[in-house]
Amino acid sequence: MSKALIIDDEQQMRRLLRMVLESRDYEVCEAAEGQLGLQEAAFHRPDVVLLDLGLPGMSGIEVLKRLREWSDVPVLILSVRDQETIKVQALENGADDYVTKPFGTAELLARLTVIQRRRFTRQSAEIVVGGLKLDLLHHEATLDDAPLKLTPTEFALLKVLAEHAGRIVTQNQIMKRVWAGQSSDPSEGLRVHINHLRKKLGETGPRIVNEPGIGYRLEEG
Amino acid sequence: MSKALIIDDEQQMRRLLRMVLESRDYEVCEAAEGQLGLQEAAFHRPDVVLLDLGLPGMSGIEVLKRLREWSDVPVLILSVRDQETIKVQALENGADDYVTKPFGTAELLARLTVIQRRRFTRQSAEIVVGGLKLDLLHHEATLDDAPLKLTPTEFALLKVLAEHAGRIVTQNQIMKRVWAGQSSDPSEGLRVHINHLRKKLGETGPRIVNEPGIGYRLEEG
DNA sequence: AGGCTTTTTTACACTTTCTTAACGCCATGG
DNA sequence: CCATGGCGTTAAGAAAGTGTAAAAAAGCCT
Repeated sequence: MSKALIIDDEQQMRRLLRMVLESRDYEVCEAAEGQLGLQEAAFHRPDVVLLDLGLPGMSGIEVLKRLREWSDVPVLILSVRDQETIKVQALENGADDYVTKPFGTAELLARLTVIQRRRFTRQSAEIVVGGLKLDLLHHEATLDDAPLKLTPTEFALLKVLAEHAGRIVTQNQIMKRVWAGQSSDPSEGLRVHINHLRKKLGETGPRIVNEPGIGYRLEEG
Repeated sequence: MSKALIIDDEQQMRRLLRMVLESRDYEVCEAAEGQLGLQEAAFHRPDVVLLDLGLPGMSGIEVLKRLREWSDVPVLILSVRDQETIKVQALENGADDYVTKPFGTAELLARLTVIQRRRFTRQSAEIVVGGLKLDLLHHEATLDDAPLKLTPTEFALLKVLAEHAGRIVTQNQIMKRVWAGQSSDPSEGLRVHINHLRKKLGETGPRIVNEPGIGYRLEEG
């Protein structure tokens, strides 16, 4: 049974989350404040953390940073709308994804599933997302077992997205991984390559979804 | 009787591997650390090496590189999941295959059998791609049963391509295999030799196809 | 050393890929 | 309603990578 830790100051929100999680057989523990949340995390070793960004006292970002100093537990951010800057900060500090309040339980559970899923890659060094396969060793890509011709940049870009399949990747993270070293404008050429990739992936395969102001997400077709 | 060398820091894992291997009549020796592993390899001359990538001290990759400087012994990598980048490094540096921990004994034995057989056939037999035959033992090549005169570098280059016929071989992989050791420009002279090979292969035989920015692929004519 | 083969270097035309810039779209907010 | 910001799309020039030939350098043999 998986354990979940909720860090949120609103009691109502905690109750709602607890209900949803317990209906999925999570073992739930709670904390109403950041410092307590860290202690709970250290003590209970949860399999997933739901972290509210709008905490009193220690900020949510701060909690996340401290947590990341010693733990790799998946963290799902709970944030209100119109906090793009903070959301991006959270994602770049190691958060795995976020949901915007108010959210549907279906969406919440879907995100939980994604960030907790770890991939079994047995055969060769490859990343699989739906019908898409990326063979890292040979730099080859196939879509439904049909070869997919990608340029070096396109391959690198799709690799970053596929590594975090289902989760969001910020534009900064993409820039760092694909255009490492060069400090160019954080999205001028990116849009073009995203465009090329979408065309090559077609209607059938995984979709590249944009989250305005934040980044992109590769969703299994 | 075949000899196997286990290089892994976890005693539990070594014991498990030893049990599995001895049940298949392997003669087993062990090393808990990279440097020791190299010494054991030099002393016992094993027929197969099982190498853990997550070693303390000298990294598994480093062990592999050192080993490859003087030995062609088949190497099976033991790695934890979600380390695609490192796995790719290992394969590019001459590892033969890998299994992901945790693994079943059946899978392990299957892979052992495969890489042993591959190594065996590789030594005695020849590589055939369409009408092209490479006799590795005598360093002779024939195209449609007509002798094909190749210089040593051309032969080595074509061998690398033919071993992975139909798949892309990265320029880096080519440089490592053909110009091992020397860290020269990663493509200056390569293009010339590719050119020579294409001429000698003519229109009829296999084609050497370029994948811009990545490498080359030998396609059956 | 001289003549041979093999490898590397050099140069330039050519192809593919990347970047840049411009423009249109759509949502949001005054 | 128009202004704004972020995104999608397209086209063209810039940059990087490739094919080819020939000359220079490095080995290798007698």
